[in-house]
Amino acid sequence: MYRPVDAPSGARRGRSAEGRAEVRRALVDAALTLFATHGYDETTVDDIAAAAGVARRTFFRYFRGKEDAVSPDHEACLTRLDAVFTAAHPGEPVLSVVLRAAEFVLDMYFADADASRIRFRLVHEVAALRDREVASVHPYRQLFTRHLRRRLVGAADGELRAAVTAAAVVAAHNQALRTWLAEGATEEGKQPCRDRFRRVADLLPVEAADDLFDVARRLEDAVERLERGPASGRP
Amino acid sequence: MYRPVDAPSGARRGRSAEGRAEVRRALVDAALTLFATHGYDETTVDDIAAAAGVARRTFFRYFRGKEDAVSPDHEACLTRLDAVFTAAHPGEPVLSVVLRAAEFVLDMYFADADASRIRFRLVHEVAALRDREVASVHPYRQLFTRHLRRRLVGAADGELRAAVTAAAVVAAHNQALRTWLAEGATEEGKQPCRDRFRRVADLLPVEAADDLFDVARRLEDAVERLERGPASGRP
DNA sequence: GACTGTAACGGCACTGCGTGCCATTGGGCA
DNA sequence: TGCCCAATGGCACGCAGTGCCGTTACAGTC
Repeated sequence: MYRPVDAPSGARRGRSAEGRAEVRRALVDAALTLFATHGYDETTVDDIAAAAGVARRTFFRYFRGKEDAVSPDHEACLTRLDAVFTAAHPGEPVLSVVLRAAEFVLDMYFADADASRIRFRLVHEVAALRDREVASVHPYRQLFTRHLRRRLVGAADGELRAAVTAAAVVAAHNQALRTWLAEGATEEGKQPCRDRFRRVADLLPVEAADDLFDVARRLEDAVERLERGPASGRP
Repeated sequence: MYRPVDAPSGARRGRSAEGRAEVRRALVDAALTLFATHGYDETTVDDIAAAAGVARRTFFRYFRGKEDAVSPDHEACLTRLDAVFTAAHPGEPVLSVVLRAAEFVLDMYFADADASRIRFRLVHEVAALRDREVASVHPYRQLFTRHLRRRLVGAADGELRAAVTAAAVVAAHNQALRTWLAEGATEEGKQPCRDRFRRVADLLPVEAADDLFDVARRLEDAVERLERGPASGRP
């Protein structure tokens, strides 16, 4: 149930890559339209495929199932999110990386607000999609946990701290995002949403305090150097 | 997909309540046995029903679906958990209630360690059950969030704090539980598991906020020193 | 003790999801 | 031109889940 289904298939023979992307888009469009107009349970895969102009069998070559056509970009999103973590400078405080990563995901939802709003309505009306949505958050939480754990090896209760911090950040992200969506997913609402999310830093466990203590210490040092005059050998 | 399916049906005519409970147990036993021996995907509902000595149609009168036969007690567990919250003295600190509630759930897993271990293996081997498990955690998190929100009305960022705290507690619970299960779900492991979970209190927002205030104070002091100090130019 | 209402069961039939298999098509590439 | 291979279409199959209806068995009533 977790294979990619649609691996880019290396060498690009046969129908062009643009063709595949086009079919995919047609299927997603058809699915969202039909779900919105006739309801999710009332729409069959046959309907979606027919509306997109392909065979039923082809639908299952693009999506693992009917539910996947609603939010088909989790795979790609997770990949990009992972890149954010791995590209982060090792010296950057954990908290900073984690918050930046979460805001990166936030921005991906912001990117096409219309689609986000449509999916939000759909997901909150259909029980099966709600379950799916909840389950689809897990890989994100796992990704956060994994990278946090990597930074906390050896620390006291590192595993626990990683799990708790990841859960907290993801929860804050979702809370902020849901509020934004519920309020209409407007352009003006984006910044308040970001701010609301960022306030999770005030609630974050010891990691936050540790990092900030570290920052404070470095600032104090800097101030001290400053107070002692320009004697220190800083270029 | 979310109706109870098995409402106690008020007046108890026809087959006795004991009869129903017995059939239910037989179905769960048959399901777990078959899943363990022949694999989850390879076991059909027909197989389970036949092994339990009832018709296929009857299975669906006890469970919403094949997946529900693995962990059929979530409904009851949620009810009991809700009772813990509502029975709590209004004067008891939020943190105390929340930790007690989570430990209550922990104790329910401890109650029959054998079944917990079997289900743990099963859930972590079958993808469909993993998804189900992840989704089934959501109602618990929601319950924690709801009761926390009730205690935090009016507080600054009450919604956010409720969501984050609930997520943190649930994550800590699951982390401790998973570790216990992975280590064999032994009797001796129970207390360490409880202790491990309780350490989440050290990571919870309230303390962190205090720390942050401290950090802010030190920063303010530093800035003040800087402002008062000799306005030496850039080093 | 026969009668009746009702809860639980059994057995069908049906829809629809997801998959395996194979033939067909059509665009690169030698 | 002919081969290769990716993508598709179409068919059939197994199985999950649901609706419907007849049957069974128990409980209370007369």
